[in-house]
Amino acid sequence: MAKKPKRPTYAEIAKLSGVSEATVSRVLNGDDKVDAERIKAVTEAVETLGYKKNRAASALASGRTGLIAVVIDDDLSVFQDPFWGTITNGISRVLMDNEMQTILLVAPLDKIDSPVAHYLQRGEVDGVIFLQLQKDSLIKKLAKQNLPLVVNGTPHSSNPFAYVDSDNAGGAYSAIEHFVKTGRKTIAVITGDLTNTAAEQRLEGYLAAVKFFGSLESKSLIAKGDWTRDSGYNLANKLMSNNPKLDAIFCSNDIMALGAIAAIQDAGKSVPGDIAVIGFDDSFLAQNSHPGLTSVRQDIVGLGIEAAKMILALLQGEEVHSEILSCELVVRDTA
Amino acid sequence: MAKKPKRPTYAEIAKLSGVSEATVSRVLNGDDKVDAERIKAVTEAVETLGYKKNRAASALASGRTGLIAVVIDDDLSVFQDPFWGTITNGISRVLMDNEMQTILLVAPLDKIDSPVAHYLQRGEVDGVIFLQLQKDSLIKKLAKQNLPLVVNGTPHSSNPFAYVDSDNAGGAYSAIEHFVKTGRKTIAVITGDLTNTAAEQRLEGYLAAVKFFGSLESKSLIAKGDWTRDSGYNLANKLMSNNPKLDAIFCSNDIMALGAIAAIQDAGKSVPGDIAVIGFDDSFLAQNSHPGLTSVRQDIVGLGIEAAKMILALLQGEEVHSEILSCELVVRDTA
DNA sequence: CGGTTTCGTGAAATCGCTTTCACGAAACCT
DNA sequence: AGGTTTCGTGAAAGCGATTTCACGAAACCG
Repeated sequence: MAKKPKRPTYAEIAKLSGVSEATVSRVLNGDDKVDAERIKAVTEAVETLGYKKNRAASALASGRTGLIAVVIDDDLSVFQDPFWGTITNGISRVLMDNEMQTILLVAPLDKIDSPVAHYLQRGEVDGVIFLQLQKDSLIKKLAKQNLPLVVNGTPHSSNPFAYVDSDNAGGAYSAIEHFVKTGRKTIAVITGDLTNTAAEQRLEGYLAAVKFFGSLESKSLIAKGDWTRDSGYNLANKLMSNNPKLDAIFCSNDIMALGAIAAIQDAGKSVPGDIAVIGFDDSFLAQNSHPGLTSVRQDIVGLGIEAAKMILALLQGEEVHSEILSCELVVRDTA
Repeated sequence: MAKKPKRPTYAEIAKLSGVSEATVSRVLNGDDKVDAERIKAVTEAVETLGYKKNRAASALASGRTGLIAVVIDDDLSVFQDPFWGTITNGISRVLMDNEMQTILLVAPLDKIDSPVAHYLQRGEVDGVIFLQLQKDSLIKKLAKQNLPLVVNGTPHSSNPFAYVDSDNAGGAYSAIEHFVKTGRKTIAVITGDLTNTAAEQRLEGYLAAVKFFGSLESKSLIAKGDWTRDSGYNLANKLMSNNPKLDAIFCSNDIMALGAIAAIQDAGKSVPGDIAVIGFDDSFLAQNSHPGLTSVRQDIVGLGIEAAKMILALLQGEEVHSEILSCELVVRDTA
């Protein structure tokens, strides 16, 4: 079951390079100031022996495991959402480049003392990246224990921890701007679930743009959806009947946009002829829909990369500040 | 940076339960036959102290890390494919229930001595699950080193390692069966990239069903696609022009099915009125398309669960046999 | 019933790396 | 120049489990 080939250890390196194991350790951890010659000797020995540190031994002695947990709350049926796979991918790469590994934790995190919560507090990982905002309680508790952590998505309240997020407001803004520049006058929005900060921010971006460009502002142009296709379909119908002149709908995600398009077509109107539609996420759905859905793209891998960099910085004891990544409008057929 | 609260160790348990550390270890690993009373004493002590094993120490001493690597070949732009996220989810749960953790490795695996390849051979993980069939060379090498490994997807050749897969042929068969039972006579297939065993098997299922049900068999009803929407679109057009009586198309994935539907509609025909369409995967795409795409669903989480169970069995030194999970036809609007 | 096996158990060595500690040499004072 | 600091270094003590080994007791043998 186990691997036979015995790997070299500090002992060999020390012997080969003529220094003590302590010095080997110093060199390999870039710690203290060691004599240049010895550094060279050790480095060469490491090279010729093809030495790689034994993680377990290192972890035991130092208390640093070289592992970062990526936590996904299973409650939200993230199952089929490619988002988390993509962001995890970004995280994993950065960590791997830094000789650290990504541990995946998929589990409901509602209770503050779930197995996962304990696991995280037990020091089995050096840091945590939450892919969704959890019950603040758990995160705060972990933060209090000085466990480096980064959250994906903007927290509701001002919190002591760093986060990464897309510029949701900016993305929404650019969608509206596109509508305006292509001559649309009556622009509606279908929001996501507004208890979610991303949904909130996308709505804010819409509002800001509508105000800035002097488009029609009206309560009847704001429909509160819940991310689902059905809500997109139903609300689009409602928007159309309440606003005869409606000629554009910004949807807070792609699925609702597809629902809206279906509603528009079912109502005998054309997209984008009569009503233009823009979604958000530039998901697989958008890329493979017919007609091609114009959508606001987030740099999801980028989010992962930034989150990982932040964790690494935290591990170095550096100060980190939250990152907001800009979005980009991908124009296809529907607007 | 590190965690202050000192965790209990064997020393405390030993003291509290009045046995030696060696015995504590035996109890905790369920190894030898230990006196019942002592087992009880140790168990209680563990309970009252809230003891959890220190992974690093355990790993160092035993050589078992408690980690299973899930390897995803980055080459195939798996990025946006929710499949791997879903299957990983299944894996992660089972492992977590068994006190093991999932390490995620996303990287190109073409070269046999990539960093990842070395990592795997270095004994930092107890086993590996490959989510795609890799260059056999690497896998074979690992298998030769007695590294427990499981592969997702049927290997091309007879190989010494176990795998999990969906019953692709069976799924395809049931799609054709549905066509036949709903009165379709001229049933075509658009295959995936046939260098892929899944694509191959789906085609086999089609062929078997067509033969069994006595449907029209013809070379002109078999179109070789490559999984992409465009190939679905183009090949559907070709199929229609070559087969005037065409009334059903089975597509080897959902994306091609959507392409095919678009082609059919663009040709002025209706789905499923004139031509019925069935896809494969029951992806997000199928669930949110309009009209709803009838599709063959794979139990992806189930694949992950089985893969994880197999790895655990291998770790126990048990013999394992490959698993084929059945598929289920999800009937929506297009057939 | 003496002698050999088995069995459960604890002492102690071990896994490979990190880190404290102390020491001599070099550098820095006044 | 004598005395105090700083510095780089190696010896050695952990880190917290696992595992080998040996030993006394119990079980088995003829």
